[in-house]
Amino acid sequence: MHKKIADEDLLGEKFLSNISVDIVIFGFHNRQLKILLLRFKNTSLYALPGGFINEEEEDIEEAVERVLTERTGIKDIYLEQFGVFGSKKRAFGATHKHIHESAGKTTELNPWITQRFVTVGYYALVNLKETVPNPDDVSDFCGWIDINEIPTLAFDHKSIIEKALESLRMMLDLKLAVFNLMPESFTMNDLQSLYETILGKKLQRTNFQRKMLSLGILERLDKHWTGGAHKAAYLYRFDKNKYNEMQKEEMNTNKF
Amino acid sequence: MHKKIADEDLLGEKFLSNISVDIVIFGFHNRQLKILLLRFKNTSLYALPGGFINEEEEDIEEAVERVLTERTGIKDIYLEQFGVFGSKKRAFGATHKHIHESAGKTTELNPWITQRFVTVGYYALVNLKETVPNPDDVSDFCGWIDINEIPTLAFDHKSIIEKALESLRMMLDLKLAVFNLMPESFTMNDLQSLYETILGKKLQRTNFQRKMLSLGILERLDKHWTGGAHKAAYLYRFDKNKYNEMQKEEMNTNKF
DNA sequence: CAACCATTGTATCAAAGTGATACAATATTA
DNA sequence: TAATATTGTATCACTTTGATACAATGGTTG
Repeated sequence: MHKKIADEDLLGEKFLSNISVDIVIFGFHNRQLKILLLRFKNTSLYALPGGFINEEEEDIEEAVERVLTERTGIKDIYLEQFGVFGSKKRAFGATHKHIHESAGKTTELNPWITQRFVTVGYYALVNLKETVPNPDDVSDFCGWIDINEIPTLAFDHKSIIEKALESLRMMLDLKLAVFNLMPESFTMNDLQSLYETILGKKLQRTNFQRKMLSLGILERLDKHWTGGAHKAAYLYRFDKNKYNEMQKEEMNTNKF
Repeated sequence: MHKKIADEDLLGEKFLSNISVDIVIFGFHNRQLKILLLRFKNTSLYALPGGFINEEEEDIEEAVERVLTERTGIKDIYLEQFGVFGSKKRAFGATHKHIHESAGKTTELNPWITQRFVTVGYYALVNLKETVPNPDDVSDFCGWIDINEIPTLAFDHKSIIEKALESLRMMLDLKLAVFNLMPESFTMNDLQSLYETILGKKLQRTNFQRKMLSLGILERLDKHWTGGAHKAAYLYRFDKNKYNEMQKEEMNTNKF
């Protein structure tokens, strides 16, 4: 909804009209599920990273990948399209004017931005530690915010985030995408706390462990010193090779 | 992608640019899963019902509902948004020109239609018997076609249908939307054949019956004369009241 | 350094769910 | 009236899931 544009006057010519993309970038750190948010300059108004689609050169997903790289510095990210938001009320001229002025811009606001936009929502699952958040030219902050401490958001981004979370929850047991959020190695407890925040409920420790191990995609590494006064937990690694083998077998068995 | 337009010259002014909707309308009859297709005048080219979004007056879903009613005559239909198709190749000027000319139009093709479109895919589940298919002004046929006998399709509608089917398959056990496809009363065997065509595989009769009955949302009616030389099957009705009660209970139990 | 403590890894039991098979009931046909 | 095809239900083995028990262990504390 606000990308770095070399020449603002080109807006209307370069990009598809009436269409934007917004990305809910999920990360996980300190047993907290977080998303990447921007804050508009000199305001307390936050928003999702987003942008527009180059009319000549970009598939939607390519535009999303571009925005992702611009905001986080990383590439090859797990992406999922989760919905389109197309209310007739999605024209935010007044808000854009406010953002434009707060950013101290002296040029006139390009009227192209005030039209009605249908936005395509994607969520991304990234290893938070590998990212270097980078604000755009109308924001003075770009960083990770706990999913339970989301501040006031511009536009309808609050409901977009809710839909993304719901979608992530649905996919949790269908795909194993969640491992994209984990660091290289982690304990069962780390993984369980991720599941718990996504699902919004507590899980039984022993049964969770049994289930994860039975997936057959975790490689057990060394023990891990927690520093706590108790037995040390094993570290695990997501084994992509085993996962790929499993996928192949599934393909074979599912045919009739 | 081709709706009845009072004045074609208004195209660019009335509707959102670069955005269309396409609808995969599913119906079930004679133990066959079917979708509603249009055929362009004087061609053997078929396409999904679709249209554009009125810039001032319509949410996306409202546009979809309008198109649905225009093509089938019915309202209050089960709808699900299943994806957005935004390849940079989605500009179909040549095809539209061909369609326009084949339809015998004397006016110039409105250049608005030749731009790149991002299309939002919805599927609808309808009781086929209640519909009255109705072609638009560039098509000479609008009717139900077996999912296994899909003819050559215009644009990228083939892959849109595939994605819709896949999405329907995924939702099958999560929601009970499938009953929107059934007539008022049906036998277990009818229902099973619907599940089988959607899933693309045979199911065990006895276990399917057990599972469906255990859902607690089927009301058993009278016996049914099949005309066959065997025991008559019961007729069942989808009991919307029981279903709603179940949903309510689920809401209560799911809270923490 | 030994008793203690909190957490981890694993085993086990009961309940629920699922796949496969058996069999009685019955509407029509021959 | 017997034969036949299909339907409705029961049952058994097997798997999955929820809940509980318990031994192992790394660090803490007296």
